Amino acid sequence: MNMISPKQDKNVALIVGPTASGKSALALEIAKKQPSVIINADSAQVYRDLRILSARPSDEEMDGIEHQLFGYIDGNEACSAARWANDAKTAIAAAHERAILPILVGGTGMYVRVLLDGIAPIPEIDADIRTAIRKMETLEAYRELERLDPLSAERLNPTDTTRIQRALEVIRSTGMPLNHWHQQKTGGIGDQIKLHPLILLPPREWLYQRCDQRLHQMIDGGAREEVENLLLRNLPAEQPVMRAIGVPDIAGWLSGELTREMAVERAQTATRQYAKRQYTWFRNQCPPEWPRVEAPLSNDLGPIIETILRN
RNA sequence: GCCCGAGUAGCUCAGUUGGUAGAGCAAGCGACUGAAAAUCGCUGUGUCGGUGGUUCGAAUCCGCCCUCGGGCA
Repeated sequence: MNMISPKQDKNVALIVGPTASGKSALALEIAKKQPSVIINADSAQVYRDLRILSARPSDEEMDGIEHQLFGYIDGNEACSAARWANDAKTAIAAAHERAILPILVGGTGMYVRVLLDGIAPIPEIDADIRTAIRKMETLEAYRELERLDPLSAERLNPTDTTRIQRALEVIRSTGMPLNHWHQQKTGGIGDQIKLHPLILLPPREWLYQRCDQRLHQMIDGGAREEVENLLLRNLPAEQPVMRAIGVPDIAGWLSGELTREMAVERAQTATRQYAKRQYTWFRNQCPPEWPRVEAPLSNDLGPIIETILRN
């Protein structure tokens, strides 16, 4: 095992892959071999309210190893790629200061991309403008976008709700079209660190089985109660925590609209569909030179850890 | 045993007066610039339950058989 020296080289380990692919276990193994901090790179695991359903490691699983950016945001807030990237940047810098290895672990491709490549420096959106736009019908918003920012309108599909709303709030709030902002990207740290990436792309069948099984474990572990508590907070339905996988389904079970079996089945399907999107992202959006592991994780993680640290 | 209904894509079902079939969901593939566990795009060959017949031509009409519902005895 070649220890890498984090301080002078600014090493950063990065493990990405679909949900339930075994990323955390791998990170823990590395952390046991050298002084490290594990940094979350998952858009749902940042929320305090979703310990079980986001599959955030428990204190016991963390096993005394330092973890950061897990469950650190309240569910009444919406995290964003830019906010996370900033927090991650700070955490990485602090780790390098202390000469320990930052290990980024997560499944949110866009977060990692923003951290490494940066993002357009778009100002905060006016809250009232945002609220008003999110109430609009998609087609209505699209018509408005065609009028205010025809370039974005042409680029987008008229049914692409999220992106239409984003483009519209940017032109309305900043007065400049998305295209203007997208011409520059700022804040990426990809060229200032020595990245040790690894993509986990295990066989589909193997992963889907783990996803299905994990959902049952979540319910046995108190997922229903977690959602019950979340609902007591009466948060707006559009908050990320409210639309996290499993939350709407278990809420339906609690209200009696769904049977337990139906809720489980729906949440399992949603998880598999999410995993599929992650496969597509990591397979095609990550640089081709990032090493990929396509076998299921075995008990002996040594060789894989070698792959990460060596390169 | 008799009567009625149903048997079409992995699932739920459309299929007009006969011209060899199409939706939703699932699945696969893809996109992705501040909600991304979000949002969106593309992809439909299936012994039309089986078999025999009518017809130039049958998922569609007729006979027989099988399976599953429901009813009557």
